[in-house]
Amino acid sequence: MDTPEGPPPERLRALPSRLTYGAALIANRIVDRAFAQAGIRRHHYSLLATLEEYGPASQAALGRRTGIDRSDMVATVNDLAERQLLERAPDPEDRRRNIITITPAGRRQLADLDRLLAAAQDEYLAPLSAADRQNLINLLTRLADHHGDKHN
Amino acid sequence: MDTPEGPPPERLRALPSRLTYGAALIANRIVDRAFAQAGIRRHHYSLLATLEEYGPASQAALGRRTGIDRSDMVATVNDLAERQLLERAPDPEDRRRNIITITPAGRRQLADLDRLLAAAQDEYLAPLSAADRQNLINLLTRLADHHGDKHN
DNA sequence: AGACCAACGTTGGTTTGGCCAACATTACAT
DNA sequence: ATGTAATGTTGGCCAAACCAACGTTGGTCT
Repeated sequence: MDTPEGPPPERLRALPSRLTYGAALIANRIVDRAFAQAGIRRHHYSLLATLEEYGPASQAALGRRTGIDRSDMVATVNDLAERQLLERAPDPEDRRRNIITITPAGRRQLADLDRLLAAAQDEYLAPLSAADRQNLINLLTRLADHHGDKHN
Repeated sequence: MDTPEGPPPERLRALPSRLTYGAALIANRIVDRAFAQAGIRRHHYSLLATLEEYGPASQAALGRRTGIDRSDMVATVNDLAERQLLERAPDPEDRRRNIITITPAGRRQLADLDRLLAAAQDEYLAPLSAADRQNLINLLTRLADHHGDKHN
């Protein structure tokens, strides 16, 4: 009976920050696994979704809306441009900018990703009722709003 | 009026996995900032807290309880041993093991950290009532339990 | 006894994501 | 015109979660 493999310490178990992070790890693992089927990572999806929802935009603007850093955005756009899921074209009206536009193939891919993602959310939230899920969303949204959420 | 800086896309805003991760980023940022005052990172705290709560144990056992990987545990123990917050001694009964014991200085440090951490939790949860906080804890705990929580 | 296999600490490495700093180019305001 | 700001890009940092391998040691099994 040496070190009988106890559960994690009480001090840690009820810690909101830790619980949140733990849940985030679980959620991200599930989502990543789902996206991996399509050879895609979270950034890619965020970008495609934003493009479809807001239409073409510059990399900087897209970065602001998705929470992806300018520098990381470069690589993300590169990836998706290579696969022809979006197009990068210089803005004639402002030659500093690239205008990023989603392609038809991108939209098709996005539809697939949406399905995968929905399934992932469902797996993540499996133990919660619909009411619980809404409740969780509300609580987290309030936290994000209050803290000005750099992430988004 | 070009790209009037809209908010993040609807598709992403209500996504539970993303909300959770966003909240985790916020929480971790706050906690890290608090711990940084003491020159400490989250792993260090987890280890000290576990030691005080469960008493001396081997690195592997501690890793299992805190969710810290064996290899990362080495560095964590190194750090804290250097600062004399814990002691690493070979186990006479099993020479594969190191027995890690918290020192009095470690306990003192831990008390400080607990205060810092409590303040950090409060900052994180600021917009939520006591009932809301408990609610959030319950929901996240259910998620962790259901998914067998590698993190702990 | 010997032969296996499992656990331990350790080293070293990969990957991902969130960052920050700097730079040349271009736009804009004064 | 002169300075300030935004853009895309490169290159880098760091924490954290992992994984693979190794030599050492323990325990098991026959």
